[in-house]
Amino acid sequence: MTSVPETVQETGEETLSTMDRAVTISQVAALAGVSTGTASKALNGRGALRPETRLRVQQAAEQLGFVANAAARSLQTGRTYTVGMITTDSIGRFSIPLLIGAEDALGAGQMSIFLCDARDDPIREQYYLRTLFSRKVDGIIVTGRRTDARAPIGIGLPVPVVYAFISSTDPRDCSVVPDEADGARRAIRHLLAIGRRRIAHVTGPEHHHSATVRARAAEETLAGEGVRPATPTLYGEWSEAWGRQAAGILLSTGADVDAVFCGSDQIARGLAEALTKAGKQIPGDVALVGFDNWDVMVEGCQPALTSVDMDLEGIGRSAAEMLLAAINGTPAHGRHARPGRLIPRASTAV
Amino acid sequence: MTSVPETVQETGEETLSTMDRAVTISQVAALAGVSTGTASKALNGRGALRPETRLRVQQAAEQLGFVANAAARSLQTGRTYTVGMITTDSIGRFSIPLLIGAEDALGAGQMSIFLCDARDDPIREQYYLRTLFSRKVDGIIVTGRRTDARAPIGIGLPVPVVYAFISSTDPRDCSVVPDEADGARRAIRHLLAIGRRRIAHVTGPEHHHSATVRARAAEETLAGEGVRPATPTLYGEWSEAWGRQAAGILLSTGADVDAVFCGSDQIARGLAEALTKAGKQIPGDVALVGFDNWDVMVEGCQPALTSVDMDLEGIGRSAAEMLLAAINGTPAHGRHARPGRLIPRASTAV
DNA sequence: AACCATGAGGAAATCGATTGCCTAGACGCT
DNA sequence: AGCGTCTAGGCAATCGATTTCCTCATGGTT
Repeated sequence: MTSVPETVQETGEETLSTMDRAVTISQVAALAGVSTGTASKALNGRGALRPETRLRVQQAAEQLGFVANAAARSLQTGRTYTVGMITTDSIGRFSIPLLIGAEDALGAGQMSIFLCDARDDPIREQYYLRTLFSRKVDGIIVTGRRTDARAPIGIGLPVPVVYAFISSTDPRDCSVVPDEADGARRAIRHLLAIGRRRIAHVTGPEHHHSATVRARAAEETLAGEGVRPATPTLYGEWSEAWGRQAAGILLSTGADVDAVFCGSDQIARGLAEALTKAGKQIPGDVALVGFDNWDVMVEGCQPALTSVDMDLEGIGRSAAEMLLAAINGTPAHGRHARPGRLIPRASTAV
Repeated sequence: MTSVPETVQETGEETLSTMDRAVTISQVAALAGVSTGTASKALNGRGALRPETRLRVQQAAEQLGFVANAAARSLQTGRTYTVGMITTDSIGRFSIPLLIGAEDALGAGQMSIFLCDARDDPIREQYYLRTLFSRKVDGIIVTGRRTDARAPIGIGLPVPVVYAFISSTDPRDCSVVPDEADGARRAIRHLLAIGRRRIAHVTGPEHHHSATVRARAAEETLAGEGVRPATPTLYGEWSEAWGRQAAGILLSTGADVDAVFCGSDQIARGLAEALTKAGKQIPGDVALVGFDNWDVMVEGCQPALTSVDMDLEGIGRSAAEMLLAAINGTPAHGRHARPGRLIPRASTAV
C-alpha cells in the first residue's frame, strides 16, 4: 500500500464539510447583522435593500455554507421545484435518455426529478402517484417503453401531467412522442436514394402501435414513389432471433430483396448476421436500416448499422419544457410528434 | 372515433380526482370533530386515543382523500424519507438495476429516490450534491459505471453516504460492490468443470479495476487447479470489436484454445461471431463465458451466452439497506463485496 | 419650518404537520 | 367526601423560509 495523503479534515473553509449541522437563514442573518426577513430578501433578490447590505448577507451565507431548506421554502411558496417521472420501462433503455433530456430542461430551472419505476404494475403506479402528491411535486412526466397510447394516469389531477414517448388516450392530455411515421419515411427514402427498389420491411408484433405505424408509413412512402414492397410486411418480435428467422423467410421466398427496413436495431442485427451467413453482402446485396439507433447494437452490428434515431433526449427535453409551461399556467394539449433523424452508416453505404 | 365514455368529473368519491385542492389535516380534523393535534396522532398511531376516535379520523381522511404534506412533515421531524442517488452512468446500464434494487429496499419503508445523473462531470456532481442537501435528503447512494474506487464525494457530509457498485477510496466509507474476483472464479471453475483446459482470458483495458481484478482471479483459480493459461491475458476494450479482434489473435497464435473467459458479454459476443465465422464450433471447439449477464447480449449471441451475473439489483438493495441502517444510527464501514452467480447457457453446454 | 415621498429594514403572520405539555373528566380507593 | 390516578384529547410551540405590512429616517419641496 502506498501512503494515502491524509484527507482534509477540520480545515475545509467553505467546502461542503462546513455543512456539518444545517445552517439556517437566521444564523446568516445574525452574522450579517440583519433580520431573517431581510436576509431572505437579500438572498432572493427581492425587496428594497442597499447593495452593500445585500452583499453583506450574501457573504455571510457563503461563509456559513448556507443552503436553504427546501421543505421550509416549499411549505411557504407552495412550489417544490420537483417533478415526478413515472416510467414502466424497467430496463431504462428509453427512460434514461428521456430523463437526461428532462434534466437538461429542468436543471436550468433548478428543479429535481423523482424517478419512479412502476414496472408495469398499476397498483405500484397508483402508489407512486400518491407519494408524488404527498411530496407536492409541481408536475409529472409519464413515460414507458412502448409508444402505444395508454389510459390517463388519473383524472383531474392537482398537478400538470405530460406524457413522453408514450401518449395518453385522452386527447386533452399533453403528449410528446416520436414521429415514427416520419422516421419510417426517412428510412425508406434513404434506401430509395441509394438506388434500392426491392425493399422489404421486418418489424415487431402487429399489435404494437410502433410496428403498424412504421409499417404503414413505409408502405405509403414506397407507394408514393411508385414502388411496390418486395414482400408484405413481416411482423414478429423485436428480437434478434426474429431478425434471423425473418432472414430465412426472405431468402426462401426468393423475393430477391435488395434492402430491408427493420423495425428495430435488434431485428436488423439478426438479419445482418443471418444474411451474411447465407453469403449475402451487406450492403452490396442487401442494404439494412434499423430503428432506435441504440449504440451497442448499431456499433456491434457488422457492418455498422444505419438507423433511425428518435431523439429521445429531445423528447425528454420537450416534455419537460411543456411541463414547465403548464406549471407556469400555459398548458399545452394534444399529441406533439417530434421528428427523428436518420444516421447513415456502413449498412447502407454505397 | 368511437364515443369515449365521459370521464368521471364531479362525482369521484375517493378517487385521486378528489384531491383537486390540497386537503390539509385541519380539514380532516374538522370533519372528524377533533383538533389537528389529535388528528395527527390518530393518523400516525401515536398518543392515547379511543379506538373509535382514531377510526373516525381515519375515515374522515379517507373520505377527503387526505395525503400529508411531506414538506410540512419533514420540516418538523427533520426526516424527508428521501434519498439521493448520484450516478455517473449516463447509459443506465448499471444504474437502473441498482435503482430498482434500492427502490425495493426503500419502498418498503416508503422512501423515494432522487436520481441525479452527473454525467462524469465533477462540477455537475457538486451541484447535485448541493441541491440534495438543500432538499435535506436522509442519505445518498453514489454509483457509477466502473467499479474502480473513486474519491469520496465529500468529507464530513451531514448525511450518510453509501457507494454502490463503485467504491470509495476512503476505507471508512461504506461501499457495496460486486465480488468480481468471485465471479471470475466461478467462470473459470465452470469451464474446468466441463473439461476445458486450454483457457484464455480476453478482457477490457488494463487500467480498469474490473479488468485486472478479474484477470488475476482467473489466473489464480487456474493456477490453483494446476492449469496454465492458454495465453497471457488479452487486454483491450469492452467492445464487440475488440472481441472480434481478439478472436483473430487467438486463432493466429495457434494457441489451440478450447475455452475463453471474457471480461464482458460484448467481448464474448464479438468472439463468438468471429470464431464462428472462422469455422469454429461453439461450444464444441471453444466454450465461451461472458460477464454482466446483459440480457440483450446473452440472448442475441449465437449460441446463447453463459455469463456471470453480478446481481446488480441485489447490490442496490444491500446498499439501500446499509444506508437505512446508517440513517438509523448504525453505520457500516468498508467495502462489502457481494458474490455473483454464473448463468449457464448454450455457449458452455456439454 | 412644515410636509410628504421614498428608501431601508424590522416584526410578525403564515405555510401544514408534529409533539410536549396540560387539563378536564371518570374512576377508584380510603 | 376527598384525593389521587388515569385517560382522552386540546393547546400552542415548533420547524425554516417567505412575505406582507409597518416604522423609522432621510432628504427634497414649498
